[in-house]
Amino acid sequence: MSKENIEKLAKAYIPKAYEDAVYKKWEHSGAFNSDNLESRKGDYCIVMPPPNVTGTLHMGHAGMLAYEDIMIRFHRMDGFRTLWLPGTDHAAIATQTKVEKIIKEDGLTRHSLGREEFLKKVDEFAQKSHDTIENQIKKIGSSCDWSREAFTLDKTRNKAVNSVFKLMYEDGLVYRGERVVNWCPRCHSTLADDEVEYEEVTGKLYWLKYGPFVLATARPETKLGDTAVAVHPSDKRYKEMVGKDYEIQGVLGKFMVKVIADRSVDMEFGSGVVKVTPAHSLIDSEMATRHGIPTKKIINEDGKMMDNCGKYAGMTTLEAREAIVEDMQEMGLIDHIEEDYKHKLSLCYRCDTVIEPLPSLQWFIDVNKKTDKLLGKSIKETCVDAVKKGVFKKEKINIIPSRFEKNYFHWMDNLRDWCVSRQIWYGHRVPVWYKDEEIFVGVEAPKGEGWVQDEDTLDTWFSSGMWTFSTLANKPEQISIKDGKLYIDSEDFRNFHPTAVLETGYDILFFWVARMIIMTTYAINDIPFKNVYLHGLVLDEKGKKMSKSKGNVIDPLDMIDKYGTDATRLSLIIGSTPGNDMKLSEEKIEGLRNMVNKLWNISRYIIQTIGIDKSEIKKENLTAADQAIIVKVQDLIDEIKKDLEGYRFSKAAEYLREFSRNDFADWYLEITKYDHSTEKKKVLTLILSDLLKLWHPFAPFITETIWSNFNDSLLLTEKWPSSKKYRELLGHSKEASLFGEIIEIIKGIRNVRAAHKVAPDKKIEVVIYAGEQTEFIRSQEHLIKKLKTGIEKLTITEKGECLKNAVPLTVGEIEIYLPLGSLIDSKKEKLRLENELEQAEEYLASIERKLKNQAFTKNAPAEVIAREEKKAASTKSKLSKTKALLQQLS
RNA sequence: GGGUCUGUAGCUCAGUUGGUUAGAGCGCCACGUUGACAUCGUGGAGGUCUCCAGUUCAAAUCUGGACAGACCCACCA
Repeated sequence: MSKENIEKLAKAYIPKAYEDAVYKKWEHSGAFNSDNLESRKGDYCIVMPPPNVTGTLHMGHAGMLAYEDIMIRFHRMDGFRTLWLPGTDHAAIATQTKVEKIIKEDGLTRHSLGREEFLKKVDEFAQKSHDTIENQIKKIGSSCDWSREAFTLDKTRNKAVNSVFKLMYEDGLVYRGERVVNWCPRCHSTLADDEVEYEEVTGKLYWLKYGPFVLATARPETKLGDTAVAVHPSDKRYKEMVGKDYEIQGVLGKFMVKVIADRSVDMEFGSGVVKVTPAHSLIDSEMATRHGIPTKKIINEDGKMMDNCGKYAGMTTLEAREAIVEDMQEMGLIDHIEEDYKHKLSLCYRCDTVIEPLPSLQWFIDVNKKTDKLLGKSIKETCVDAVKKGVFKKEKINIIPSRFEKNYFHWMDNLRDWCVSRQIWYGHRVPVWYKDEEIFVGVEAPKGEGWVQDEDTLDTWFSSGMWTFSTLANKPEQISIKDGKLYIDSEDFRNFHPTAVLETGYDILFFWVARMIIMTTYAINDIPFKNVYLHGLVLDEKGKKMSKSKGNVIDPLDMIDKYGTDATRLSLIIGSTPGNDMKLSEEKIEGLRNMVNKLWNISRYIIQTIGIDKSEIKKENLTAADQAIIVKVQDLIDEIKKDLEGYRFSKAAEYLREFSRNDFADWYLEITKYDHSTEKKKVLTLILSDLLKLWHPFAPFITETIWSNFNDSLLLTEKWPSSKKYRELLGHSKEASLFGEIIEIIKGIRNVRAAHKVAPDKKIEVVIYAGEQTEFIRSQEHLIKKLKTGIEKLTITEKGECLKNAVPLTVGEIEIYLPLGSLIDSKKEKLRLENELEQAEEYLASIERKLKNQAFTKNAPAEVIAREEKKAASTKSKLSKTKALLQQLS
């Protein structure tokens, strides 16, 4: 240990002084790269959920990275060849929208720029955003393999996307059709069903005079597109009218509608009659298909009334609504208007614009068609099986927490054909080319003249659905189609797929996790991952979502700057359970900074005050305290491993905190100041080393920094501690278990001193009757005297008389007296004893009631009964002692 | 309308398959310069585990119901 190193250990840990250098050291070591790791226990891979290249990372990302880094670091140390594959997501609509906003400031639009120029701008933006994100990921300490970084829109991923699209087309799973879709007039694009959000609003409900009917509608302007009227088949009121045609007076003249009977009509709502506008309502469109009703489109892609709407043409739907209602009122076509009608508006999840359902020619994935590729099953069925019982000879995908499996099944069961084409420019272009009546679907553009590629791009989830396997291809050439299947010819793919865990937020279970299962089972007949670990949302301290507009955002980089990465990471792990949201406050991070600093000082004490000694521990020289701490470490190692393997990260970190502060610092370290063990240097070196290893996945920076002070190696690649080593060193130790009583005795004495307000510098006398353990307790006399008990004279004998004017204490069978004499407040002491007596009596009574209960003694397991009997016995002896003491007092 | 989750100390949460006189962190109160640490230490107060009923020898834990809150899905024209 050089002097230089000692000087490095400042009084408090300053994260900023070390973090960046430590990360560089890790990177240069090559240990993030799986090529440099051995596969002693197997391969372990996590592909990082790619952050959107729209901006910067938030606390949610920081938490995600912390979880994944913990899993990766633990498995790396535990002997797995680990690969954590980083990447970013092009996030089609989100990114395009953002760039459109930016260029708008210069008075530009994407149309004024043209496709090519606009995409250049988006790429520039994406690149800049990507660099920021990469830096942030590093700041958080993520031990991912940057040499394999992927982007959802790069060449390799494009090859995968085009190939899978082609395969699906050939299998008839992808088709083009004119269907009513969710249309965002602002984004000018379709949206998938689950990209639509709902907001409750209070509007008006218009009751229209509609031929022979009166019916209610919230959207009178759609009357221009009505082609039918529907009633419920069992509605007696309208039975006679079903199947007949009626002439309806409209604002633009008369038109005919047919009356149809359909089960989807709610008899309770309104008058039980609903006007059918097949072009602008999903439900209506389905009804129209069932009954062969024609479709009349009246609203265009800008959300405006079309030319076939007479004088209303060119108005927005809202303007048209007002105008039409006014006209209808004049014509006497409105029965009445309900003012307080609560209903939900469909909004675009990206820009909150009201969705306009309209018919559009789009590409869809058929989720119900059975296909040979999936052994005669449909996408839907396969994806349900993958989580229910396993597919393709793989075990079922395990979702943590398991309750989300129910949500998954429910979503899958109700899944409709997935619209995958988007009318935006940024994204994977639909790999379809047209020439007159011909259509070509392929990985590359067809040869020959006159082919024009489809203008649309693919839903961003189409490409991110392939993320686990597309990222394991290192270059486009490794992806090919053979025998109607997708082949990935790479070492990484063979080694690491299916991946071990997908760690992500529960909020994208449907958006992403389900899509990955869809794409992977179809494309490569495999599951994408064996486990799914779902974390919750990071909320502010009041439980509200963090958002810029609310001003309640806690920025991870600010916190890292202020309190260090380790503290920030811990704040996101501790107190968080899978699938549940967590509240975060700056105070919490500050508290964990204190914990991290404690670890620093523990190490500082051992390294510079005690000194490092890596030589072998001689068992025969171990003191009772040494043995006790060794047993504790042994249990700690077992517990941490069990918790990490069981995804109980918070529990593991809490266990570590508890051990480090309480068992190790407050007790053992204090003990070493007075316990003259010849082995203490060695024991402390061993425990510190293993403690740093156990902490490392959670707090990588500080542990590596401390480690470098007494080791030449990198902690990052050290072997995970084994409890076996401790077990072999110690074997069964009676002294270790007895040592707990020494701690109890010391605590008891401190407690009495505090209760009787004995001044801290006042020395006292203590008498202990230790019975069978006299010899052992005597051997620990020095500790009892020194550890903040302020004892001047300590007498330890086997037994003796009840002392007068003394405060009594019991620890198991051991009796302790503190003859404090005049320091004792006898009134208070009497009260305390009476209280104790009462409690003990109640307690004993409850145990005896139990023991007398035959049903209990008959049914309860023997060990439970034995425990109760033991409790009864010790309470009895305590009772009699307390009674004796009380008598003495009075 | 269908579903999921949550309700334990002032606050944030643990409590694995039913058997602990119910735990931690923060906060609070009292005290403290004892070989690293005031970003610290010692001690303490504080809970009828939301309520009701049931199963059981035994319930914070299992079942049913009520109340309160969060979220997801569907969607009514």
